[in-house]
Amino acid sequence: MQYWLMKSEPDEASIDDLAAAPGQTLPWVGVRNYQARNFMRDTMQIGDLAFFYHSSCAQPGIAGICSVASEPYPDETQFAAVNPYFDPKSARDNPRWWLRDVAFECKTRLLTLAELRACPELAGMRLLARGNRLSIMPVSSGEWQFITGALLGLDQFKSK
DNA sequence: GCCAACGTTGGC
DNA sequence: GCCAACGTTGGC
Repeated sequence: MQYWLMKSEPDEASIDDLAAAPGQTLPWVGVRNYQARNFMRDTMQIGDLAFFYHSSCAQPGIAGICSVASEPYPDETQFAAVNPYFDPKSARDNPRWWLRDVAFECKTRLLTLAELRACPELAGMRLLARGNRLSIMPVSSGEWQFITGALLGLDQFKSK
């Protein structure tokens, strides 16, 4: 059981989109970074919890919580030439990009990046590291407990 | 729209 | 295997 943070541009897929999806589940398409892919393909386990983070928008921050809901499988968007996520170097018999389904757990108040930065307890958070661009990253259990507990008051998500 | 920081590519 | 050039991310 591990905790994660997953970034999504709300224009593409927001926490509301996830809540409104069939079965409240969406495939996490579009990851084209090897480190993020490896986390998703190799390290995640079904049932892991993740902060759903809105990036590249007016108010970046944590907007909700989701969970890992499937085993890894190839990201279909890499094969579609008309798709912005198309990767001409990926072959069907040896897919380069893998994803998981994620399931909606809850929406939270928007916990802004500025607010996260202001917490000394989170100084070591990978999200806040200088120059960080990773779209999927682990969250330590201490960081998870602090954010869900002290900042969000969501005791049901602590120590799960 | 700017730009710093980063990851990837490709020539050598 | 180095590293310069390039493209992308993402906050502001």
